[in-house]
Amino acid sequence: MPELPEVETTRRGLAPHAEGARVVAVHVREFRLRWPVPPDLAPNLAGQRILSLKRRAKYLLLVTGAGTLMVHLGMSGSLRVVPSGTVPARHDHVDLELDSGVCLRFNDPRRFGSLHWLEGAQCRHPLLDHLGPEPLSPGFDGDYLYRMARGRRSTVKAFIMDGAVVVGVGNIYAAESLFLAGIAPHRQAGRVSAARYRRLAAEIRRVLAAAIAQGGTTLRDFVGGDGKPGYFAQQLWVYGRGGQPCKVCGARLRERRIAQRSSVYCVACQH
DNA sequence: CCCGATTCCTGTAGGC
DNA sequence: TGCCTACAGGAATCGG
Repeated sequence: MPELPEVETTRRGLAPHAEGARVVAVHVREFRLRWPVPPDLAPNLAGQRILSLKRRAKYLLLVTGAGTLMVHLGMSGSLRVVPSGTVPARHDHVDLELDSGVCLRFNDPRRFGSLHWLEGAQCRHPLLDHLGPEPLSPGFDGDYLYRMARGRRSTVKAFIMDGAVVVGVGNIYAAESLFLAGIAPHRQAGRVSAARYRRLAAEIRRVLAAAIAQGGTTLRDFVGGDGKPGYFAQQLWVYGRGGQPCKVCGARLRERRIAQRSSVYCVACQH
């Protein structure tokens, strides 16, 4: 499922095809996504040149002279390059035909993804207004996490998955970074020390960077902009490994639900 | 403000 | 083999 590394992988794969190209046609076959596709998306976007392809949190931003197309991949979405004229398959909901002879194709079986049109030069949208810092930016560190956690009684796992605290950390990378930092996911956020938050911030950055370097994590269906899967899944320490032995100490990994999400951790390595 | 529960959706896996 | 159910999850929204 696309978290920050998968969205960044998609951005990097698409950028060489998208940046500088002109959108010659927009085909919307399914308007019912997480939010309805804007009815005037096609007339707004058609004819525009893509100036840059950016990312904020898990959103892709296709910046044009007239406005910006904002895309969220939800949990099963992908945006990839296919040759123009490729026959659409099931769940291929939106196509952007480019003048370079390729098509940017949005596919999303579960339709948790969304497309938004941001009018004009401003890259602002209500969904972007209350997002926390990028985890790979200088503004994100252990001291920041420690300050934000003051008085928080929810679990540290829910805390780092909260987009108002830090963006891009979903269930996979939350589980992995908490394991690497030696912190039990169910611990109260307000009861984690500053020193341990410094370790956690470092592990979040490290695991995200490593996953990006591997092209993201493909569990079932994630593919990047070039249609290829990511290879980070083979490096997962705990996610999806409930009941199996810890790769560090051999203890049986425990699985339980925390913040409505399945959470795997090592009772021996995480406290 | 903070937090937990609910909600959207479909493919897949497990049970019988 | 086939049907049924449970489960997966990003994140907005709502109720307490």
